[in-house]
Amino acid sequence: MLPGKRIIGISMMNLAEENYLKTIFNLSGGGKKNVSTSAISDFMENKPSSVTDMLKKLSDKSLINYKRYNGAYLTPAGKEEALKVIRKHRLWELFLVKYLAFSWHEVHEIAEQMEHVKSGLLIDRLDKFLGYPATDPHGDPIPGIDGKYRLVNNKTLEELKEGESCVLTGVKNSSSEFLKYLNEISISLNTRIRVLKKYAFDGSVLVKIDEKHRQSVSKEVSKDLLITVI
Amino acid sequence: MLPGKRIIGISMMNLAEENYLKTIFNLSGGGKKNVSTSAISDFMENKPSSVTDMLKKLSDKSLINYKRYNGAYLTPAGKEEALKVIRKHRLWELFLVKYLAFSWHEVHEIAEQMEHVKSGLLIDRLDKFLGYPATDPHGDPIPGIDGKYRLVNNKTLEELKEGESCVLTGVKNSSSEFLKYLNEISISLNTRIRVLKKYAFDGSVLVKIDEKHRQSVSKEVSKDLLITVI
DNA sequence: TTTTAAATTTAGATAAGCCTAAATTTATTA
DNA sequence: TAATAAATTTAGGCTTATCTAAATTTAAAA
Repeated sequence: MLPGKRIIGISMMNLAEENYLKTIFNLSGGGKKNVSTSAISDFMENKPSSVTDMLKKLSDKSLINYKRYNGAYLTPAGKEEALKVIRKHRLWELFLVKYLAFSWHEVHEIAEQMEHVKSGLLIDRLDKFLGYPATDPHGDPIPGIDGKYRLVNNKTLEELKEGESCVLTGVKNSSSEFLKYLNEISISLNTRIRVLKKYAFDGSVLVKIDEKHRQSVSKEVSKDLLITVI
Repeated sequence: MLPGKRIIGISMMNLAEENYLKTIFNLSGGGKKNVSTSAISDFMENKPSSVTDMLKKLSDKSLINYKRYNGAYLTPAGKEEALKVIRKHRLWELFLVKYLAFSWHEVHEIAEQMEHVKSGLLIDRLDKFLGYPATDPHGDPIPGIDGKYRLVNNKTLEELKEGESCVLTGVKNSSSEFLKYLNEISISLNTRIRVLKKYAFDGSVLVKIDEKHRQSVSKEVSKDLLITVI
């Protein structure tokens, strides 16, 4: 009944740090580019001055390279940390969809909390339990123990020519609103999509979904749909 | 790829509060008795002055009844909160043992973190996924959505007479050390135990485990083994 | 019952992560 | 290039949950 170890609560001392690293990773497209203070501030919905404080802290810890007035990018150590958090986030998202009957637009907020649970063993066991999956419910690649992606999506629906067919393998935009829109037009992961017609005047595409429904999608939407040509 | 909602990190604003409520619940044996400042301080391994601060805060929120120099006990609202946290803790512990191959002595620390993830839907789905279990891996009862236990263990091995048999249904002490000791002497949940002899001079008990091994257990240990007579 | 010891509370300080307002640097435009 | 605008940083504060040290209250012992 009474647990012996007095492990009360999460250390959580670097919850904020983890969120900054993850944000920098995402905004820099995988740790490559420089990310500005205001980009981080906009994304995290906090003040630029708060961002500056944290950038200094992360820089002191050698997790980012930071030059005043010039943004930051991840060091190898910072990238490793970020990938660990992303790995946890995506594995938990998949667990929620696969075993707890959540829909792909509902899992982000919960995974955002679960990703901070500290236990390497836990996440490796979860990975095994899920069958070492390559992608999360949004088609985003899941980093392995080694931090390497098992699969990469790069082609979008926008790049397809008339007559070509593909399968949806991911989305670039995982917002709840966007995912719900896709639900409404019957598009989900592994859905087959055939390009019937492309309209030059607005870049929109007329597609056939699973050989059943016709649907027009805007250029903006087509750019956010990651696909594999078949 | 980029999640739309800017839900970065756990609110966690009442992580500390949750831990105090849980501690008060446990130390008061389910919210009944008064708990002293020093008892909380000892258990949480922090200073009495810190406890006093928090007791005032919880009292202001009507989660506990607190009288200066006189300890505290949970209000109905506080008890409800505590039970929610305990429910989450125990369900996650069971998940870890049942699906991720953890042993009963390894799950406390991880569940200590998972219990703070906020989502009523999540925990209810987990409950369903686990088959609405009555007890956790230590035999502790799991509160339902309504906060009511599905089962209560109250008899201990110490109360058994010579010749009687029982099944282990819980442990009063969930410390990693104690659980590892039980592993060593081949006692786990649902293990059958028969009392061969009781020694008056030290209160120790000679038992037969699963009709296979003989083992002597001290009075202290026998008091921490919750059982059902068969 | 008085004295001493133990428990508890108060007062004031600290660190993390955020904030506002002002100052500084960089970028843009005239 | 100089003036203006935008981005960024600095300086100083706030809140939460902790701490130490001192003061107070309760409990125990003489």
